[in-house]
Amino acid sequence: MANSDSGESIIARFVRILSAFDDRHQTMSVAELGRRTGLPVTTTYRMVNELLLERLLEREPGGEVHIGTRMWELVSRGSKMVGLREAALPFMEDVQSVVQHATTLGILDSDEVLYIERIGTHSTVVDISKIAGRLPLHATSSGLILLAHSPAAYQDVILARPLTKYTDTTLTEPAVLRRHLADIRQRGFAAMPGVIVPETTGIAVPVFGPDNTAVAALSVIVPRTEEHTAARVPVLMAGARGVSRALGWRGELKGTVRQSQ
Amino acid sequence: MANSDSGESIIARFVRILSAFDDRHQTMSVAELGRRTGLPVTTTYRMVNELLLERLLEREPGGEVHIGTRMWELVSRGSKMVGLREAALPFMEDVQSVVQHATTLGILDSDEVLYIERIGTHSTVVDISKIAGRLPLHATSSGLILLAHSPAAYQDVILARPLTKYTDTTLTEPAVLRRHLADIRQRGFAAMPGVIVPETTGIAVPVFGPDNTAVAALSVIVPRTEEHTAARVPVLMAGARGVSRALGWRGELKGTVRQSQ
DNA sequence: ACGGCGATTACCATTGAACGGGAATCACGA
DNA sequence: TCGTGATTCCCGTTCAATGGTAATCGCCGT
Repeated sequence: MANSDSGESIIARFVRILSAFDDRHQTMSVAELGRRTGLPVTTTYRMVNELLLERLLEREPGGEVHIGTRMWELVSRGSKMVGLREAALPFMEDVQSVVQHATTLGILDSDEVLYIERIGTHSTVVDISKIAGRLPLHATSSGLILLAHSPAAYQDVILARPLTKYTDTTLTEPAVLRRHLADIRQRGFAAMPGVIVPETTGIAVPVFGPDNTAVAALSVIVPRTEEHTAARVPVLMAGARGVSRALGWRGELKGTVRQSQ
Repeated sequence: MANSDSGESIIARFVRILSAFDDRHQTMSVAELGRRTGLPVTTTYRMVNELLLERLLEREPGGEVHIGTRMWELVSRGSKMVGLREAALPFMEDVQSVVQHATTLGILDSDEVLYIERIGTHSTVVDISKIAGRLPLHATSSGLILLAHSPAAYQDVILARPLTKYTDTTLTEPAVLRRHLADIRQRGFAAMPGVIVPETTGIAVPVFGPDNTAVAALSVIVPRTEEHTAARVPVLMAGARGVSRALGWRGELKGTVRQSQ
């Protein structure tokens, strides 16, 4: 695909470069970037310069580089994420104002939950969901909601894999999980106490798109000591219906998750 | 830079492809993408396939493509925008809840205002700011705030350019603008009635970063019939100070805009 | 001032990935 | 059935990309 010894395409290398940046390393020297990506020095510098030309990367006064404004702009303008986020945000705020704990919006991507948005306090509760962060399907309430509304064939694939047991309440038995999924699908919500972090409980409900598939999961993360699940589910559901309607949803029947890869 | 007849690098073509997607065209067939980018057919298909491999683009059931989740994820995770947005959002909500009109957060980028975030009703007021949208510096309250806190040399550059007169209240005279900028800088806010759309007034205040430079502008857009500028400025200022502090700002002195490019 | 070390830039011969025209194939509606 | 457009396949040409080596810059400690 490319001229490189390793047989990588430029695009692949570009992804490697982008991947080198995360919330912990949003800016770094080109040399460090080279080390993190494992690319040859010269190649790193050449590519960085090309990317700087297009403003996909930007150079700081000190010489360090970070992901460019242009990059964010192009992606935000053309991506469907922003639309989903914008549709959901007002309702998330409503939910958040009532529940008073972290509220998140997640989608199913590459067999994981990808969190699109999250609002609410950062510190009151131990919670590891962050924007653009990923968590496994079987160990989060959002993941279980998304899985529950997925085609059976897809569920089978996921359940057939080795499932990490994060805490002693994490479900890893395919048969048990399958029963849970049926439950979740029928009741319309997933409440999972401490499946990934012992101290917290996640409660999630599905958000539907126009084609009646579950496109996202709306969830709240509350301390396990004050779950009040029964009281909180209706709030979440109302919010999720609001989001669904904002997305053009009209129906009533339960649907299946739209797969993205 | 590349092997193409046009002498374009792959990166440049990649940008062309990304640019082909916007809020009006978030998904399209590969053929249409080829037409919009002006790239040769074969090249378009080859590149699209490469991008699909890396999940920078995604293919829909119908065969159309759109910007991939991976793309959004990589950028959101590594970009500083998200941090700024997250810091600002709670305060923007406070402002919005009081003002009850569109509230926006914009930064200075490439001699324009780039809107990072906006919340509030979509329909009550004619307003053209949208997330990842751009507007000129001299014709928006946010732009004037950012400009007012920029180095004099930069102001000169901008004011020396031909400035479009959108409405009859749009200021285009360098001398007049310069006086306004001084005013704005001193008072700490910019209130511009109908400079770009006759029916609305924008009110903006600066957000400062740790180094005491103005990193963003917080603004509200209200119908011109109910400005209440005097009453609204304090709310905005309180919000902006909150954001500034969340960003690590401590100082009190007025600073200058941090340039990006 | 000097010396050492890492970051950055400059140079350059090699080569295979990228290129794109053209034709075949597929998809779908008339 | 035909026609139009989207998509894939094929393939010879070529120069952009590659990455090693070496020079240069910049900073810190002595």
